[in-house]
Amino acid sequence: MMIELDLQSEIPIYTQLMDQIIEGIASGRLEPGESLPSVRSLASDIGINLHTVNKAYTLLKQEGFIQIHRKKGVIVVQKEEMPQLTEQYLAKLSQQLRPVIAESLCRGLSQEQLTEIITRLYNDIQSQNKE
Amino acid sequence: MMIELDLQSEIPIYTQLMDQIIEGIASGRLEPGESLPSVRSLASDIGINLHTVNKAYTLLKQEGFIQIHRKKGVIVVQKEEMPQLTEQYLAKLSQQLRPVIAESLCRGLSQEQLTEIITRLYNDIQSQNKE
DNA sequence: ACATCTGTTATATATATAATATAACAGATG
DNA sequence: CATCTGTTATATTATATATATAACAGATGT
Repeated sequence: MMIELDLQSEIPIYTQLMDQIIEGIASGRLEPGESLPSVRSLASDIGINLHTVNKAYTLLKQEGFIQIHRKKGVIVVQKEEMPQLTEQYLAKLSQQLRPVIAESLCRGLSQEQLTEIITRLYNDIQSQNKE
Repeated sequence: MMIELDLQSEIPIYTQLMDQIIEGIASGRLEPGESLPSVRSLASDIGINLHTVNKAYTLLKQEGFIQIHRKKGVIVVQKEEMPQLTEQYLAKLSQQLRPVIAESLCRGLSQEQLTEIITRLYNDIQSQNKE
């Protein structure tokens, strides 16, 4: 999978990495059971340190999106093992969205406009092709 | 306005302050033209440093939500002066929402469920009473 | 067997951010 | 004229980010 980083962004590299892998899974570009590159090869490919990749992988493992086996290496979890819609997650989701929505409200974005943006993003992510 | 901070949160205090003031404006608890406490009194009230409040105020001023006059002090901008729906802001909004939506998609949240959550938050924020 | 690749762990360093502390300045207030 | 205001400067502490180098133990391929 193609990884694009902005090294000048205020968003940490390991966060950008996590975001892109999660979006890869969401879009289907990364399928359940699919292998991810080793920490060393991915770090080398995109020109960053091994530990930065390792941090992203470790957090993705903690959140349940990937598994790391001695034998199989780093793989995307199976569909049945994918993180679920827990109460805890829904609370986190609302907490993440709240300030974003508040600002858009201040700027006069209507509920319909906001819903349209969300819908467009949802479909954009879902309909991405491979590569 | 009541300010509630979580000093143990990984979200910086100045960010929590900004978020709460913006949500105050979005809800109408803070009206255009209304005064905000001085950096020293607010810092003293909530038990944090003056510079932390000052950082939040300075950033809110830069983004256009408040004004700081020698005479009037710190006030919420008038409705006509409120930050607008610029292309730049809409791009930032999509960038903020994208990874959040991607994760919810991985966890099996439907577009309808997501829209419902957004709508609930939008209305929650809008319908908050004073105090 | 042996070299190689794997995730993992440990240390160290440099840089940036966050938060606090203390001090001072200049404009405005009463 | 004392007091409060935002603002600026400087310093310190703690934490987060990213890198660098090294080592360990399990697994792989020849």
